[in-house]
Amino acid sequence: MNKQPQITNQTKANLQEAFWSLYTQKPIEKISIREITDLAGYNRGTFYLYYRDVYDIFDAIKDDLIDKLTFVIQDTMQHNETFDLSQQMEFLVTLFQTHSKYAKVLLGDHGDPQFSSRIKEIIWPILNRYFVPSAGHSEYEMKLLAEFYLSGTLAVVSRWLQDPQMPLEEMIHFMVTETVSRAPSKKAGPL
Amino acid sequence: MNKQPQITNQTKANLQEAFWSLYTQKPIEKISIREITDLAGYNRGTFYLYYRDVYDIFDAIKDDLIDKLTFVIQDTMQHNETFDLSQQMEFLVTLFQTHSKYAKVLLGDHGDPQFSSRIKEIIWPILNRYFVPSAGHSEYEMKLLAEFYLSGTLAVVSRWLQDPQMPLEEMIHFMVTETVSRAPSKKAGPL
DNA sequence: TGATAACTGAACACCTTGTTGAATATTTTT
DNA sequence: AAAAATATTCAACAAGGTGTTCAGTTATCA
Repeated sequence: MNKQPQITNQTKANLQEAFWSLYTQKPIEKISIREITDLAGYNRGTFYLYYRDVYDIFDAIKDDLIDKLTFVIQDTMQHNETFDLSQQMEFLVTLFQTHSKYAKVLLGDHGDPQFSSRIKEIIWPILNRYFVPSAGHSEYEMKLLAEFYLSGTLAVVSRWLQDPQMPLEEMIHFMVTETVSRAPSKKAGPL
Repeated sequence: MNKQPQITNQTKANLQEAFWSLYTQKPIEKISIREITDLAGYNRGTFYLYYRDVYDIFDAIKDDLIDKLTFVIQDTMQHNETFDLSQQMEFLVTLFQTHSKYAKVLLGDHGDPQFSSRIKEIIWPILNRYFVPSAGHSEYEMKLLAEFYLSGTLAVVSRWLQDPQMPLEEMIHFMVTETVSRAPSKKAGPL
């Protein structure tokens, strides 16, 4: 039915933009649709042409980010046959950096743990290639290990995004050598 | 003004109980005060005698947990002069276990990242005693390291709470030897 | 029994929600 | 330029939540 996708996409983008500007200021449950449409310069009814409710527009933003991340991961897993963890991390964090406007908030103190969970699931294959597969560890123990290193990594990246006091490469090098490379790994030393 | 603190405390507890039973079922923003008071068997007005709004009662529950945790930490830091990380962790996780009804949810996918942040702040002194203080690391790097190990640890504990497939002591031993003890530490080997 | 505290019940004005249907504006097609 | 399709507006709606008030009821305790 959408014969003018550019127009409706622009409208959606404007609404998302307005929503996000409010979301950075206050929790989602205090954001009304009237506020969003007023800020974006639309009629309240227009919102309902594209989204069900406030959570729908929030999900749209998150799904969009997840999609982009999934794409980058699949790409880096295919074309990068080496086990260079640092380089793969660099691709990832660069993407976060590109969308840091969203990532900063979603991964932060007022963010969404479910979003973090989804990110961890997506990133897991990369770390998993590096970890030793069930060598002496039960499946449950591997789950715990994964949880540890994924959460730790994501938390560091999140904090660095909030306050990047060192260059991207340096941060990644620091993290890999000081934390991840000390995990039970396929290779002994740092990568 | 409270001449019968037992009564009002019981009322507060009943309201909190009702709120929590709803909170485990749906997001906080869809919980109305009418629902809470109906479930607890009170008049809607009674709620406003004790809490400002739904977030106020939520905060009360969280603050209560934080207080208990803070107390345990201060206690374990004073009376336990040894650097036995495992034992201190055991005290902590036992407390989580006692209040697992709340901890499970608050630390989980539908939980509150701000609560996790507060927990990490409180736990930090314990890990900090074990970590090497700024030996070759800048203050910023120490922050990142802290973030990594705190988030990792909390995530593992959270996952174990959701699905405790091994005994408490075993989980802690596993985590300490496989993860935390590999961090830049004051002692070389596992504790 | 009488005083005090805890709780109820009803009403209030105000705001948000999601939905409608008809009107208008803007673009695309012919 | 006229016609057709699409995008957006506008006003109204019932339903329901919010936080507050105040007079009335019930329970507790001394």
